[in-house]
Amino acid sequence: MQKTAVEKSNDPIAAQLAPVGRETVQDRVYLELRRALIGGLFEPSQVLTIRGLADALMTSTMPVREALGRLITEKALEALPNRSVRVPPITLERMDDLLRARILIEGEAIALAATRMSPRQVSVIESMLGEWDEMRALKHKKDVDREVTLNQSFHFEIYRACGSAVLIPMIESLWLQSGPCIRVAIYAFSEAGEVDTAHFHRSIVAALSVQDATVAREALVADISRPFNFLRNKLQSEAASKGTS
Amino acid sequence: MQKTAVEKSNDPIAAQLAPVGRETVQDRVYLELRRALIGGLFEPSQVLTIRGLADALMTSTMPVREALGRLITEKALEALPNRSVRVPPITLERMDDLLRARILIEGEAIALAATRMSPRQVSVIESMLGEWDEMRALKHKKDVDREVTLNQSFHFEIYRACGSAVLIPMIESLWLQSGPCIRVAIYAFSEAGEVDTAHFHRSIVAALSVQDATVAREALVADISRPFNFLRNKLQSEAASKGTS
DNA sequence: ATTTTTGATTTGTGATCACACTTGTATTGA
DNA sequence: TCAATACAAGTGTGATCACAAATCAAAAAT
Repeated sequence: MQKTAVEKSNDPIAAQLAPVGRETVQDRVYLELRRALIGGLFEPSQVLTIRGLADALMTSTMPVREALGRLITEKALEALPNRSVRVPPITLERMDDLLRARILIEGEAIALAATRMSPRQVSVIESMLGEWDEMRALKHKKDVDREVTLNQSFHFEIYRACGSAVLIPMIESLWLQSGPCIRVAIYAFSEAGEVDTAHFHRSIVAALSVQDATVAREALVADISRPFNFLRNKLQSEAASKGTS
Repeated sequence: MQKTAVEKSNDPIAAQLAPVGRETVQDRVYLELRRALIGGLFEPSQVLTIRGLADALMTSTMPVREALGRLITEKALEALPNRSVRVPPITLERMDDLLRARILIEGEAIALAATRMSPRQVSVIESMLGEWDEMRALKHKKDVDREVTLNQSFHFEIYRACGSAVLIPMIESLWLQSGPCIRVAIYAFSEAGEVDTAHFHRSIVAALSVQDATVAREALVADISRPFNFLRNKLQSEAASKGTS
């Protein structure tokens, strides 16, 4: 990035790309890894090396190690006693643990949001439903990435309306932790002829538009429980078939 | 730390102090800062510099910057646009936000713990009450540090029994964030002739010993709300008197 | 006297190096 | 043939340096 002092003057293009936004390399790496984690691009139990990521992200090891450290403290990654770091493996206990925490905290967030959202804000959320239908219309190629991204935008647009600077980062941390599980579940959905996700989102919007916190919470719980329950069944049946073989 | 290769052989003392525990300097710095934050040793709005902390902790800047990055992601510290980092200032909104989150999550944790704790575990908690009384007996010098530490041990001994690897780190993060507020409140308590904290803890233990999750949750809420309410009143009266002057 | 400008100091960020430790493989021994 | 040892490649950690940006102080101009 910063090799010589000369670059400063002879690199107007880079200056144009980042004219005022003081984005550090460390933050870029952190956000990149975060996105990959939430999207489930890394598979559970996969080990990550500092130098490997540094090469892949075209920087030195320095920003990567700081980003990894931050992700470890949010439990998005796991530090092994060997000092190597991996994405945490999926276990049934951990899944239930994560789901319970998400129901608790995201449920509270949407209940708060339901009482605080203006009709203007609700309409913004509602318009995102249309995007979802669009995507489902041309579903020949199952665009899992876009599905994950859209789902994330939908939920966090709501959570942001709860107005809690404490709850939102916690929810982000929970999504970070459950990202790998979710991706596995969504793949399984696609194979198993998936239920209409938009239906659940419509129920949420309906509850929000009449400011019904209780119903909104219930609808949200149903929505976020779905992939977990699906994955739990899948893992249990796999374990059962393995036990009999 | 690691100057020459010779140190390895000619430093048996250090080897004895850390015979097998592979403690890195980074972790030491992180835990040190964490302890200071929860204990409220830094005052709100105080800015921290990497080199300053590195000198104080007798290491290079490297472990400090990583520790600071980790604390920033848990919202225990705040990154200013200047790239300097400070402990977040206290505002009424933030206090209410923190208290609500703590009631939600710690309440859930103790409710879980109430149903899962063995009588053995309850007796361990109960014995900590005795320590508390001891300390209060010889209270000529108000040992705020010990008070904070003891309170922390009491609560986390309970939370650990909830058995959730997801909730506990979140609670730690919340304590980290509310640490500075609490310290201010405890000082105020000492000045204002403090209420008996042990009384609240006894109520909690009583509820736990009969495995009553609801009562335990209520008792806990009363306990953790106290310093927040006290501090809120203090800040509001200060603001009022400033408005009239 | 107030404002502006300039220069020096401080501070965060990224890169690189040195070292300890782990891991995996090949070589040597029985 | 198999086990144990030794060697080599790889990896995380800490220290140090270079640089840019911010901060602060003093000097200059209005």
